[in-house]
Amino acid sequence: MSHLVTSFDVASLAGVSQSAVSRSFTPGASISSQTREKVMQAANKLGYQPNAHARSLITGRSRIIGLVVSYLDNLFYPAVLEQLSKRLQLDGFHVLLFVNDHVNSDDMVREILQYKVDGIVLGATTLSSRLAKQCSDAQIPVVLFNRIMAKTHASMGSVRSDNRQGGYEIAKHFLNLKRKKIAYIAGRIDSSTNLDREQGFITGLAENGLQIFATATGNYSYEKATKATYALFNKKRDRPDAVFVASDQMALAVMDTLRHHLKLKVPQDVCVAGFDNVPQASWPAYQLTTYAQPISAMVEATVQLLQNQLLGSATLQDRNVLIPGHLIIRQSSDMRAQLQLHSPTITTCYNPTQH
Amino acid sequence: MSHLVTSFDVASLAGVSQSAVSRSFTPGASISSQTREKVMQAANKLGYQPNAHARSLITGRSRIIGLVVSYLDNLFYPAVLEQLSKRLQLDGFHVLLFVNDHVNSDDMVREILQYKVDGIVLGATTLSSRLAKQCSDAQIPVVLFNRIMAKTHASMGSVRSDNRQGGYEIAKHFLNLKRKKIAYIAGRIDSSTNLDREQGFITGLAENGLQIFATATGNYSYEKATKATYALFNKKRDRPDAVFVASDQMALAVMDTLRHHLKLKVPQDVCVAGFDNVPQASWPAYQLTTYAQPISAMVEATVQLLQNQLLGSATLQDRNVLIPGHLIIRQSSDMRAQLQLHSPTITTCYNPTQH
DNA sequence: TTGAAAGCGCTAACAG
DNA sequence: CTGTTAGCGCTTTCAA
Repeated sequence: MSHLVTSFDVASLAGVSQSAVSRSFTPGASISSQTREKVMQAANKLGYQPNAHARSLITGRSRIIGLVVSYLDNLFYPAVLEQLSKRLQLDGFHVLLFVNDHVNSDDMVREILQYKVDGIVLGATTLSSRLAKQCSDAQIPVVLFNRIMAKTHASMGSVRSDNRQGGYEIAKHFLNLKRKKIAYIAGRIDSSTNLDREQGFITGLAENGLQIFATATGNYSYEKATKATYALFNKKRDRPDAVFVASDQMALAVMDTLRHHLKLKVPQDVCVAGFDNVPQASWPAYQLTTYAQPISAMVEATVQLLQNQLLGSATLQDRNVLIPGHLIIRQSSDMRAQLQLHSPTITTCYNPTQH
Repeated sequence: MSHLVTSFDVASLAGVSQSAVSRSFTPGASISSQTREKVMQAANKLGYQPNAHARSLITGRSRIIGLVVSYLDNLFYPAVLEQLSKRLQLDGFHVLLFVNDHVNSDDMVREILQYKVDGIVLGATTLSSRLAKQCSDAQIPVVLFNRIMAKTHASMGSVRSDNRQGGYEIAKHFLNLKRKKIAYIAGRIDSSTNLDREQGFITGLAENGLQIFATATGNYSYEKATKATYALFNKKRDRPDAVFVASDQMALAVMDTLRHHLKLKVPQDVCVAGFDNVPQASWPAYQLTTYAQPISAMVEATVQLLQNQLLGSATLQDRNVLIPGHLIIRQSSDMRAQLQLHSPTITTCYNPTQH
């Protein structure tokens, strides 16, 4: 194993000091272009790249953001991951990934803390409040992505789409379609996203004197949603005529089960609506009505929040960001909706009379 | 901003030396349980966690693995990412994510090098040979995940499933079904996975005196695959009666287009087969015949390869691992196949068949 | 088993 | 603009 190339080596070869090398690699540092040129030539010759860890020791910044997720099969989160990582790279930050299996969570937090990350994004996971607090206590900015917590702590913010509004609009949409027996399939019942979506949905129905006709829990998983669908629809009487499913991932399972196992027609027998607007929702096999979460806006807000907190310039009001989404009506609820070619995150063509 | 807690602080509070603190946090270091106890108490009181960057400076190991991907919408890679990250965490490594947009690749490589990662996994990306070589030259173990390179360099290995065999078995499967006009929809035409799958497919057909009837390119994307399907099937005569699609992601697009836009029946009019066995392939809406890539075996091999190269104990023969996959026959090609409930990616046991 | 001391590779403060 | 110096937080000899 050959000696690792250091700034000392480069300095020697270039005939300058280590400081000159350091400055050459620091944008905006005061250094003459000739010196820099000499340094860069030597650096290239030796294949030198500054050591980010050594740098972080001095600067107190690692330029690493810890991202905690617990699963990536939900179709929505891979897109978030990709966009967040790309966006952070633009600012010279990088994502260190932590997959939370909910069993070694304590170890995981310990490891995050060891890497002295400049910030933490908690997405698609339910890290306990205790652990989230631990991170927050360590002076690290924490952003809850698409979830909120009962007790928010110092240096903790949240970004989410307007889940209540989404549930509300879908309720109104079903009512426009004259549906009366309207069911709800929940995600993780204790998650804030689920609660908000359900609350908005209930509110929308209540404004027209309706209540949720039946409920089941799908836990944000395809398999569980399949079972939930059986529970709600595998009978002749008192079958719902519309169902709002708390995520697209589950809604696809619902459509599959209704059509292929229970031989029901969507939307004629049952209207289905989901939440997220994952790419699959617009595929011809599904054409799923859904409330779109604007990923890039959410990512942007996340990055802003992290950077504000790094600079300590976030007021308390700014700490909880709510991004508006929008309803996309497709054929899983309304036959009149145009069959669309696959067009990710484009707004609806067909816009019915809203409530 | 409060002072960052260091081993010095802990040492002071515990009334021991910094070395003692260090040893307390080093498994297997020679330290008495009483001293350790004192240290741990002080550490807990102060919320101390050792600084991984400072440690890496001494040990020369960052315990970070760089993972380079260019997109995560291909359904197969999120699963890889999740499993790889989980597996590495088991050994105390972590994944630093780099999303390659193919425009700032040079900067990206520079950044990878700055983090002094202990290894690099190149998955779902086509980092140029030049850049891959640059990483390899920096003495960093590189594993090509699901791709190979014309010229392999020192400290570079590869892991892939048996793409040729997969193509071969799908050809044989179509021939069993008495199909004669057999088409191929390619992924990225310059990718090694695509070439291998195509080669195996051609070989299988050739053994029965057949050639590929028609070809189009889908570039591993849903949209391009849709267009490719039109190109091959949007006509009355000389329409293929079977099509092998180089990835499931594209195959789902093909099925959607055949059924919903071209009004053709799958499998009666056209048999479809894909590659990967993503979760969606087993969903009732598709029931896609496919060649399963055993993700966990591939991940395990990747980790082994990285660690072997870290220890410098890899012989040249071990450097290129080929993992066998297996054909899964579903209703997109054969009506007689049983309708399956969704069964997520089952993997074969790890069997390091080398060549 | 323990502590003192040296130094990993780098940047920042200070002179010049 | 440039070099010298100190030290970031840690591990690792080396003595004791």
